[in-house]
Amino acid sequence: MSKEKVRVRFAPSPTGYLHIGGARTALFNWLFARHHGGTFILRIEDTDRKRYVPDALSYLLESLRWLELDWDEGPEVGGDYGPYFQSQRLELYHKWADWLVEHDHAYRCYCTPAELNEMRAEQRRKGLPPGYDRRCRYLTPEERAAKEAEGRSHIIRFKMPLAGTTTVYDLIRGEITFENSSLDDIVLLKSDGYPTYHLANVIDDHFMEITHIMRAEEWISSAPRHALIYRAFGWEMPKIAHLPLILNPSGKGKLSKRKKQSGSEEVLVNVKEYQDAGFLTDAVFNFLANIGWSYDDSTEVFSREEAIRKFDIKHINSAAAALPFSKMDWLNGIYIRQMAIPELTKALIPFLTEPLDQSEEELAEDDRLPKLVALIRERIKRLTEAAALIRFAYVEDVEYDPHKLIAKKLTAAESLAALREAIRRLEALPEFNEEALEAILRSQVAESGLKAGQLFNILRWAITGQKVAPPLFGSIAVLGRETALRRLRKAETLLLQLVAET
RNA sequence: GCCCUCAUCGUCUAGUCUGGCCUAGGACACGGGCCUUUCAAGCCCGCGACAGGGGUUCGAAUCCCCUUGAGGGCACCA
Repeated sequence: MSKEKVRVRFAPSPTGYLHIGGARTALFNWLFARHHGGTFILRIEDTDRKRYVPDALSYLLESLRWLELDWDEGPEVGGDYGPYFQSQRLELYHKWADWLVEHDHAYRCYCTPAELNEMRAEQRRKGLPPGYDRRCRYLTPEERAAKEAEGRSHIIRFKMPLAGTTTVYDLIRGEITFENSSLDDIVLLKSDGYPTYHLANVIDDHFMEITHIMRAEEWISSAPRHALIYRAFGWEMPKIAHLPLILNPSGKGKLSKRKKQSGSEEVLVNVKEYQDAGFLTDAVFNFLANIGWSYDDSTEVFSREEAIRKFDIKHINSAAAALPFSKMDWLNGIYIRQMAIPELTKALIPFLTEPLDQSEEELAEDDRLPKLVALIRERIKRLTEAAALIRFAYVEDVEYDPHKLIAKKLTAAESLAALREAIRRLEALPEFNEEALEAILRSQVAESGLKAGQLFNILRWAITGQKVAPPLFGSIAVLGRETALRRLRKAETLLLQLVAET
């Protein structure tokens, strides 16, 4: 890269939650800035008053912070190139829109939305390509004066060159050439006084001294229009790269905001949904960094520092991609297993309060919780999966089908005998901890001629009431002698009834 | 309809720019096995792709052309 200081921006529109595709765009820009020791700018493109959602900004900032994509300039942090909200930069846009009109690069258009709709309807009827027919571009001074006299409001449109071609150099796709005749006179300034994206992004990128634009592929068609606006201003256009789109899981269509559009498969579209689904920040970061970019030919798991060091636009893939959700689960499991117990415990608490009916305080103070977390750490892929596994420790009693207490290839009576022997041993056990429990129960297996699985499955049902549970000895130890024995004795009663019935 | 982009295992990808090291590598998922108190984790094995057709070349996943397929755009939205 050149010696100039890199300045990139992520410029979302505050219309809702942060979309995962937007997050990936932000992530690439952030990686690029950090790699080059440059500046990552957050700019809010709030020029569409119709789609404006009041809470969207806070959702946006929250999700970016959750992903730990810190911005050097922008909302709440300021900077020397502000304001960073386009709605606060209207004077600038007006000034330069007027400049374009004065220099014959733009013109006032008096067409009403109704007239434009009619025009489009007719184009469709005649099978013509849709697009503004430039009727106001050729207004005579008299006609213009007449429109003004009517008191009609106007917008400002750009005068596209009518002939020739415009070539844009895309950092990941190379040259892309367009016929200027296929470009229509786009709107720069709307009748409500707000600029369109086309005008605002050019002016802001210029005055914010943006050096590289990385935005989604859907903007390719706009690139020549933007290039032409830069040219009209006589400004140098930043280098530009269009990132591959993120597709629906089916691989058809860009990932939309509508959910569960692909059968039964789970489709997470907003960053918030990933957070709520129990994914970790670093795992989502790692996951997104691998969509459209890759660390090397064999490394799947890497830290953000490693990604920063390695990131290079040259290695961005140009093809659109569907999100590999199953890989997200696998990756998250890896990150979970890498966490220290206290850290994991803390991360888990918000996901446990509701299902376990405990307050955050109760859980934070419960010294059994870290022990349980240690037992399940390598068994969960999402934070949301923990509750079901450790629920047995947070209920007064466990419920299950008594027939489950009959071990494979044993009769009810034989199972009962095994259970009674285990109870006898546990009652006599001086140290009620995992190691001692394992030793005493394994010796029972050895002495009784039972299979380990036969005895342990009986105990697992009695202790946890679950077919799938954390490791048995640890589970018994966490419950403590009193509770564990109470559950075993209840199982004894249940088995006794089964024996009596047969 | 017009313009533009893209095209390697089911999916994410490496390789493509700078042809030969590619009988195409890795990962997830899937199938099988080992380990094992359930479930996981871990380890081993397997399945599985250069969209098709023409060129260029001693040699093409890689360069060129065509076809096909997929996607994006064509708003007083971004």
